[in-house]
Amino acid sequence: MASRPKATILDIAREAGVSKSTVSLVLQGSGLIRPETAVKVRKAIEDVGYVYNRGAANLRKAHSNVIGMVINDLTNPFFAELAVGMERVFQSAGIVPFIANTAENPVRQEEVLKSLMEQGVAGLIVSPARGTTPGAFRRLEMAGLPVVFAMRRLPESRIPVIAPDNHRGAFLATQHLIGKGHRRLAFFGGSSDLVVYHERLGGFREACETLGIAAGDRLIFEGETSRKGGIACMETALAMAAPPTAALCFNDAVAFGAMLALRKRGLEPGADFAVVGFDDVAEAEHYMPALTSVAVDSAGLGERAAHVMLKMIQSRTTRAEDHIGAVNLVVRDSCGPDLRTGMGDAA
Amino acid sequence: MASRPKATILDIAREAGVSKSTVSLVLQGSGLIRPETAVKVRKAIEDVGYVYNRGAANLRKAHSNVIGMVINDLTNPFFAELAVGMERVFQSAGIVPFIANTAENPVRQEEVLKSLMEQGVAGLIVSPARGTTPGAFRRLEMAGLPVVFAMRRLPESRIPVIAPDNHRGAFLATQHLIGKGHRRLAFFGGSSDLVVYHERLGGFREACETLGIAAGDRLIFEGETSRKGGIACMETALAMAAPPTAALCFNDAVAFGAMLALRKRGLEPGADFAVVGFDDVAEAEHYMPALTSVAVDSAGLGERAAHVMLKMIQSRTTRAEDHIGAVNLVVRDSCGPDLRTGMGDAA
DNA sequence: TTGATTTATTGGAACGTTCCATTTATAGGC
DNA sequence: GCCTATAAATGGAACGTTCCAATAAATCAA
Repeated sequence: MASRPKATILDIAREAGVSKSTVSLVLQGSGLIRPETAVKVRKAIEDVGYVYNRGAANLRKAHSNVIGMVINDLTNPFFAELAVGMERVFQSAGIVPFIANTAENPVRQEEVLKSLMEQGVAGLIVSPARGTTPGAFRRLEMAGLPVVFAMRRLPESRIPVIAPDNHRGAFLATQHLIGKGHRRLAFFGGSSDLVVYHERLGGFREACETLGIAAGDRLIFEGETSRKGGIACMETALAMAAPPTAALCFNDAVAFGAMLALRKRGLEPGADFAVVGFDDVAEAEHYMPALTSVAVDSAGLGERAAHVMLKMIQSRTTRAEDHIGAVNLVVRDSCGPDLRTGMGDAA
Repeated sequence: MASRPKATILDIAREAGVSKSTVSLVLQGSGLIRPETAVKVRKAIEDVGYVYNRGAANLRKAHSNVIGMVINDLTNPFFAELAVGMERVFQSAGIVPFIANTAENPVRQEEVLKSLMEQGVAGLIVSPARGTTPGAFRRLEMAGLPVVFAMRRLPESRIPVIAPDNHRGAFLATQHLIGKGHRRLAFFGGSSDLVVYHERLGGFREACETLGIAAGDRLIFEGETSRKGGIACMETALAMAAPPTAALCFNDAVAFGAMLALRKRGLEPGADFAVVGFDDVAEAEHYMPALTSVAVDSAGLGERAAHVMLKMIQSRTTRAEDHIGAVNLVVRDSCGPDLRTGMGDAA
């Protein structure tokens, strides 16, 4: 059954007793058509169960209305939020964004990018997978396709970037920790193949230097950017002879993991060890204890990225300015009371 | 700059000194081509920076290799997991799935479906938005497009469904609660425009009836399927003259909300009030207290849905059997100790 | 009435592929 | 050497649109 030969505008034309050109005009909502004719045509469209063939249309128009979003990890609510923000603005522009997940896999990313291009997308918003090679986007640039990076960037690339102010966020968080009286600080999670990592770590370092934390009292623990990674970091940190008393975590997932590891050791996050996260995912607010974290407004960044993309398409350019989004530290309970006036020195 | 006229297979043909047909054959990996010729052509492809135009190809082939996934809420990790499961199997079949989010909005869903169809997808996997009208998928059926529903279903529809055994899951959870000694039970969250809601509520009811809970001791609280909804449900429940002592929640988000509301009231989830969730998202395990929940293996269901879709496409049919996935109750700490032997009757 | 102007409609070429039917080249059998 | 069989490459028609240039119909000024 089913699968009868699909109806085309010629079928509609025959049904309505007009020419295919007229049908095409109606489809595009042209004002040149007499209203009664348009009505007649629209009825025929309905009757034959027509579905528009955008592929055929693009063959002539060379101007598709689909935009691809390539996301490195859809299961991370942080990136899902980003996608939702983008969708919001595309929707009101009558554009349907197609999302594809790369699962943090550069090979998969290559496939996805290729497929999207073949589909004839008008532009691409990408949060590149970790370990993406610098040349991965050369083909896109060659094709003159508008591309913007969101949240993440590549080491050296002329592609515009929409991202939060990672450096400042980390600086603020570290400053907060030091203000609480901590003198031996750790940075948990992330790895150096991510530009974001260097940015956040840079903010951490600068705050330490500026505020007089000795180099030997700044402990860096690389690790997975997940709960699991956070657990691992905390465990190795606590096993040290002179463990840190506070940690800035690469992201909230790591922070949750770190707090979990504390509990497992019988320590109370906040009181016995201060933890700060990054990203401020929805969960941070509801955790026990509520997580102090650097809020980055990912939906807002998504919207911004979408706007930039729209503008690039409209002005047929492949360049645009970077946009660094504001961040702010949301103080909750995971850093406990002030160490100097509070329950006295731990460690 | 950029945007020079895009290279076509004719440009490649000229560059390589062969005919367009030969290039086409090479592109399709035909064995009819002399290896040396193929090499020559492939070099030309590289040189001119060619990108395949799948739209043009589909015009003849009428057999695209893209599959659309329409998800009602991408920010819910539960659905994101589903998407990831599907992707896994499509990837190994050389198919790139495009994900689109409807944000639980039927109008948006209509647009998305339309756009995907116009794009010429080979099939659609859909988790329908709440409030979807029964006729929303008529057009797809008319077009003979393979469609499968995942996780959710529509009241009356012949479209195959891949979903967890909601009834049984709810039954098991309720049984667990009753086994713990609870005699006054609530069902929190969800609303009756969702088929899932009726399924889960049905399991709850059946368990209550079978195990001798009086009709007056089964309290139903409709509400949003979010943390917020859970908070609201718990608050109205606790305000009752004779409040329940345990609740089965529509999903984990509702359960988290319910526990939050308990804490706000100074009550301890588990000890003072038993809470069970549904879906068993990753977070459930790490929550304080760890949430007892009905695990549904969403990634597994995603894989199953993808397999069914692949089979439908291959056999050019629009029908397939439903598939009800196994569920199992994961007991953790949110139902506390046994009421009969434990801390005595609350409430 | 005639010609000019505006309003609606239309045919046909083009877009970049695929695929069938041919053609051309290469090899094999006698 | 010729005929046949096989291998490799090719031209042309189609696919479903858009859009330009052209036509047809209706309106208007004189």
